[in-house]
Amino acid sequence: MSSTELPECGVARFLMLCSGPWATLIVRELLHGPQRFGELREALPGVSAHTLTSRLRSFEERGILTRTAYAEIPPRVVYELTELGRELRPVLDAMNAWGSAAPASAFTAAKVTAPR
Amino acid sequence: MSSTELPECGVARFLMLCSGPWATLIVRELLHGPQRFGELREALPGVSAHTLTSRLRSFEERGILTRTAYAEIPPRVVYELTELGRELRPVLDAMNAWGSAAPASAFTAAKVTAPR
DNA sequence: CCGGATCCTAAGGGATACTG
DNA sequence: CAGTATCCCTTAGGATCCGG
Repeated sequence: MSSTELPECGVARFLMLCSGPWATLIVRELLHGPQRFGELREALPGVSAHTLTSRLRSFEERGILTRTAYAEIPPRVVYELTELGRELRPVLDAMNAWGSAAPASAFTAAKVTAPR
Repeated sequence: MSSTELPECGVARFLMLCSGPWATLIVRELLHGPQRFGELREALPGVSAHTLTSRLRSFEERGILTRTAYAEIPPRVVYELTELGRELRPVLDAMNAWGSAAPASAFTAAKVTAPR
């Protein structure tokens, strides 16, 4: 996938960033404000620690968010979107608007042939 | 990802539809108007026929676009977005706006340790 | 509490060859 | 021209164990 050379355009750049479903959903959660690792896990039912860590690291490297670790017992790590990350809000809003208005048949893989 | 249960929200619904990078880019091309199979291949440098067919079929099943085949010699097949598909324009526009304004460091993989 | 390490599966995607 | 069939690779993501 990544070995494939995508066309160079704004859309493709976004797609390189949000390469999986969880990546996008993590951004969505952080748009609500800075959150801890555990808070993100609870806010995203079904996500594994592995995936969450992987996506957060990737975002951090790309300057989408900042990672702040407090050397306490117990440890506390807070993730917060950067200005660049917060600028993703319009994209998420547009996605949400479409998904909320679309009929179920648009996102269920069922090969249902509508009665006509 | 198939067994992965994503949260139920508008964003997740969009992500189920555009499960790969090419899927989104195909929609972007069709927003310019109805296009033939060959036209899409040329407009999307690097895409394979396999992927193009696969994504187009998926979109057709979900009612995002219509497939019209003309029984001619040579064959001609035209793909056109439905009303539901055209409603994806705001999403693509938002992605493009972000990608166009983002610095290169945001979408180029920042390799921590580059062995080689 | 926050992950890193390891192993595993599933699905997108490419290459090639071939067909209606 | 517009696919289809087959094989293979890559990567997102899950499960489990273990370290700081």
